Amino acid sequence: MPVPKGSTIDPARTRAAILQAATALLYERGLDGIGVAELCTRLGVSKETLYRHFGTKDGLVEAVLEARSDRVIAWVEAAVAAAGDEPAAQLAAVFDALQHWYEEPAFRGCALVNAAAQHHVPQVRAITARHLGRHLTLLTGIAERAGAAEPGLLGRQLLMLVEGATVVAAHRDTRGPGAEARAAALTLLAAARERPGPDT
Amino acid sequence: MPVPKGSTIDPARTRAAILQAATALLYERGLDGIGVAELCTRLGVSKETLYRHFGTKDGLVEAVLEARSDRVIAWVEAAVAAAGDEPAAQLAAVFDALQHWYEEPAFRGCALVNAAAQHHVPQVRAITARHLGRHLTLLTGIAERAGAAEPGLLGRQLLMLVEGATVVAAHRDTRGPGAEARAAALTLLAAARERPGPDT
DNA sequence: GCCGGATCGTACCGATCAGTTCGATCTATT
DNA sequence: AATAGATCGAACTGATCGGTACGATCCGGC
Repeated sequence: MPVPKGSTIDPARTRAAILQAATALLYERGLDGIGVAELCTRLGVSKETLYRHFGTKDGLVEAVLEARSDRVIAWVEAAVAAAGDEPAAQLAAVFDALQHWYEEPAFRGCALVNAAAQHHVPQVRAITARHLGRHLTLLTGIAERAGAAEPGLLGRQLLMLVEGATVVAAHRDTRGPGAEARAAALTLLAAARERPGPDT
Repeated sequence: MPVPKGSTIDPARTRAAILQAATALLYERGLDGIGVAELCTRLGVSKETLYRHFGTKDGLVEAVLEARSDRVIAWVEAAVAAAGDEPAAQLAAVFDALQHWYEEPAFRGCALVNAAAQHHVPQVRAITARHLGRHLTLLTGIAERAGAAEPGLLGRQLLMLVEGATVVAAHRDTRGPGAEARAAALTLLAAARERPGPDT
């Protein structure tokens, strides 16, 4: 967990190590649930180093959230890519991936949505909004390839299912939501296919 | 907004007035976004009074969230009751009510879900879980009356749509989610009706 | 008209927080 | 070996936080 100390002094590597370790701690404890001092001791890093790399605690938070958004989107894209060419299978793969996430012991809901609920700094809210936008693009792409009548609409509805399943998994039950949301998503997809768009 | 001062000294009334004013402020600023001192000045109440009624800040937070959950559930139940006997109309009414909520200027997402994302006190999380449970009971009731094949499953899927629409409305777009989630919900309801359960 | 409880306003306490500073130490480069 | 930059560890600052204490004030019941 702590930043490797004996290794080559490489600012970029130090920064990356801080980012990775801070991501887990801020997710587990909440953005305001852990102070910079404890954060540094748990990271094995001095305050001066942290502040030289990130300027302020908010700067660290923003960097953590940006990196997390990148990782999440790449992870979902990988799940889609591994599901073959069939759009329905790709959609199912998204929810199967979510279900695996829900069952991780450290699962605490969507870090981006949680952060926006805690922190009122507009930049944090902007990062969350952008994250949802990237997620929406991904889902809308599936809807388009599936020949949905209104892929934009279906994409937004699928996004609601994704976020709703995550909320329910975080606060009620971590076992069911993935599969149940997947079934709902496939139902919506099938219904949207039955009424093809004007140019299909 | 401030607690009426010239009126009869009535502890219960004072408590209720604090509760109502604190609900709005804690929702707007976040549970940790406003301190007890500012809270008291904005409420027009002394710290001693607040602490005599609620013991600790966490006590106030819990009371606020409990009261909010009660109000929200009663408000949704009223929307359902006003929609007549047809389950599909009742379901549509739920999302229409949500849409009105999303368009309120003060809308900031579900206060209960936000609170659970901020505060790590287990009691707060318990209140949120109970709130989602009450919401689920309500939606499952509609699913049962509609003759859904698996009303429990449909209820949970509808809950995901409700929470997902709220998240999307809070972070991306306050205009669309209500109607779009309603359309998705009605599609799911229709699909669940086409495959009636074994004893229907 | 007096008394008891509710309330107010303010001052105060200890803890914690984000952020700064500085001398000591470590490492890579030359 | 010497230099320069990265890092450490620890002390420090000023602000804010939740919570407490206390005298003054206000009100309803007797």
